[in-house]
Amino acid sequence: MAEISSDVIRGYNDIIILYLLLNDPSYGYEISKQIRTLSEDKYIIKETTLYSAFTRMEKNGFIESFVDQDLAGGKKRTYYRITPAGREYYRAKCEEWTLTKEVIEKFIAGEGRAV
Amino acid sequence: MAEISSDVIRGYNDIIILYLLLNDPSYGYEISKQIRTLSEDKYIIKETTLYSAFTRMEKNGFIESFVDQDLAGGKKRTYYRITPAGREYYRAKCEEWTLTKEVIEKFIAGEGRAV
DNA sequence: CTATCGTACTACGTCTGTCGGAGTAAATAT
DNA sequence: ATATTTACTCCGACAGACGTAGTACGATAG
Repeated sequence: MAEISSDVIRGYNDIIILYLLLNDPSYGYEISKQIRTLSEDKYIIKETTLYSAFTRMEKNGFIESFVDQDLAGGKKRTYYRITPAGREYYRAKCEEWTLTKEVIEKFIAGEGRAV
Repeated sequence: MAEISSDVIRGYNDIIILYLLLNDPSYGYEISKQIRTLSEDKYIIKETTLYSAFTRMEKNGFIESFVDQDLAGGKKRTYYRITPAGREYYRAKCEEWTLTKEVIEKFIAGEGRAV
């Protein structure tokens, strides 16, 4: 199967993550599994990519973190919640996607176009 | 109008350029104008991005350059021609695009999906 | 009872493509 | 005479993704 390269997905990790936070807060490990599942194993985000995206987006005010201390064994887990600014950013990025898709497809070998 | 950000287009400049070389050799300035025209001013590639893409792709064997010395005033112009490897690369990238598009759209607010 | 697997991260350094800014230089338009 | 267009080149900076490694605990398998 063709692989999705990092340069191709670059710029979309943010909205992929935000999408999974739209309804409920979530945390790294779960989001990573959801991306894998929802993409039908076509995209497996790297841990470092995911966690550095969290840091960046929190810095930008698109998400907020809170820690659940009460897990069994004293373990803790960091949850992220989307902010209104994050929601707005997500919306803007979705629009940008539509535009970008249209542009790129003008340069893609489509049906009936010789390559 | 929404702007196409560099992170979003990243990874696609190569195929945009190769697309414009599929039928005939061309050169930087012309390709840059074609991208602008074909995208209806939605995407204006930066000169540095374009020329560094040429260098990279020639190094990778996807394009070959040759110089036209016979322009008026002794000016020269560097043309690029797509190689068979470049054509193959283009085809592969187009397939990757299709896959990537499908994946990303699972995380995009579509019709009837609340955001 | 030991080892591996799954969970849930963090840290650090590297790589690559894109970008900003500047510069060159001839041809053409005003 | 001057500005704009054509056609590049060089350099350094930046940001996002990646590779590698490490931590630490619980559950399950052998």
